[in-house]
Amino acid sequence: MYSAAMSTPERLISATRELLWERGYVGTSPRAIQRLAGAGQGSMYHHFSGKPELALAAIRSTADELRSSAAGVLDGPGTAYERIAAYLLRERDVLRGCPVGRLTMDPDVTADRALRAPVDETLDWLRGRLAEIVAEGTAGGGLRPGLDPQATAAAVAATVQGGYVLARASGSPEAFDTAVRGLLALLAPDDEPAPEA
Amino acid sequence: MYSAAMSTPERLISATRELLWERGYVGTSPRAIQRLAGAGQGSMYHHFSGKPELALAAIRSTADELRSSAAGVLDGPGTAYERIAAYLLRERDVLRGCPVGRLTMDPDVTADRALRAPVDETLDWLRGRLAEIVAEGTAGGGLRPGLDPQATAAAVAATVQGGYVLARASGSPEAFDTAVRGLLALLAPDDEPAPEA
DNA sequence: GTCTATAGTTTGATAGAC
DNA sequence: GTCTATCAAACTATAGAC
Repeated sequence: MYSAAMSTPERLISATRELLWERGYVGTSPRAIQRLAGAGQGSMYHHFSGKPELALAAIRSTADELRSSAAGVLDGPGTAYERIAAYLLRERDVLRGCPVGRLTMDPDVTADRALRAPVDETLDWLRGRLAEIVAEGTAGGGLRPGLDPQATAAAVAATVQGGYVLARASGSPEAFDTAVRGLLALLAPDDEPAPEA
Repeated sequence: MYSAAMSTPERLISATRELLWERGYVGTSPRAIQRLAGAGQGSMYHHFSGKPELALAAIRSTADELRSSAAGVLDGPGTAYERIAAYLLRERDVLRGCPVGRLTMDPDVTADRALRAPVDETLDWLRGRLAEIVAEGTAGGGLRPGLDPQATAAAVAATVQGGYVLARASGSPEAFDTAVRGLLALLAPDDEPAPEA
């Protein structure tokens, strides 16, 4: 249950975000949202037309936050390699998975253009931003030369998303870390060992 | 609805496999299973104690099949690079995602040791098998020298699982293919361009 | 082995009082 | 704006006839 400092709509959105992350769209019931938000049924249906509208607000909110957070790391200081490494190695709640990527497994989300849009846009933005950095890095930024920016960026984003899958399967974050380590080694040029990161 | 050539338990398991793949554990109801299998309620509960037991049988069946299928490619002819490429590039129904990896997003699956075990074992086997091939390949198998087998294998498996996520987000298989292309370029040695695959 | 009947719960939503 | 009452449908399962 959330702090009384938040407005009821805010609490409903936060609760929905949590539940969508953990249980997905199908697994998230209005009842559970109301319970977690500390709001009554009438209250929920007063502020939102129903589950889809509430889910849309929650997904947008989660997507915006993820994007800001990733941008913070990717826009930071350092060489291209260092910024990609910082992104790959940043603190994550690995076993919870990606709150945005997770939604792609939900048929009710992918089937609904409006619900899928924030998910698509976020991952698309991430790939684009990574591609820019790879493009910078192939000109002396600590990355292996000759890499295709788009393809390399997709591999980076995929490794993160897939790392979550491997980690959740085994019940341990280790597989995620191992995959990231493998990718970082592949990204570094031959002549120099992958920098400590 | 499945062919009458299959026994009722077989039809129930096939139907459950389909639905688990598409909708996950939470999104799969006994009712839907019965409908797809062309079996009555009494029939389902005669052969299986309930949804968990049926799901377990379905997950085991899917996991076994995936493992056999992957083994067929990974045990095939060719250099280490070629076999990994064959695995990454084999025909996939990309937008449907991985029927095993998908289950890791289901809290009811990860919370249940028995249900998670086949998922864990399958992805663990895959990583182990890929690591063996990487280990072979670093000794002249067309792979970039000096790679850590475990870490590289995890990156390969993660790229596939994450590629599904990217593809499903965008509604197109393209992102999967792009990520695979990026990874293959990273796996090849510097001096030779990635072989046509 | 398969069927229908039944049951208790939850889901997602609406109605109307306050 | 929030509450309680109510609803039709679906969920998961059991009982018992055939």
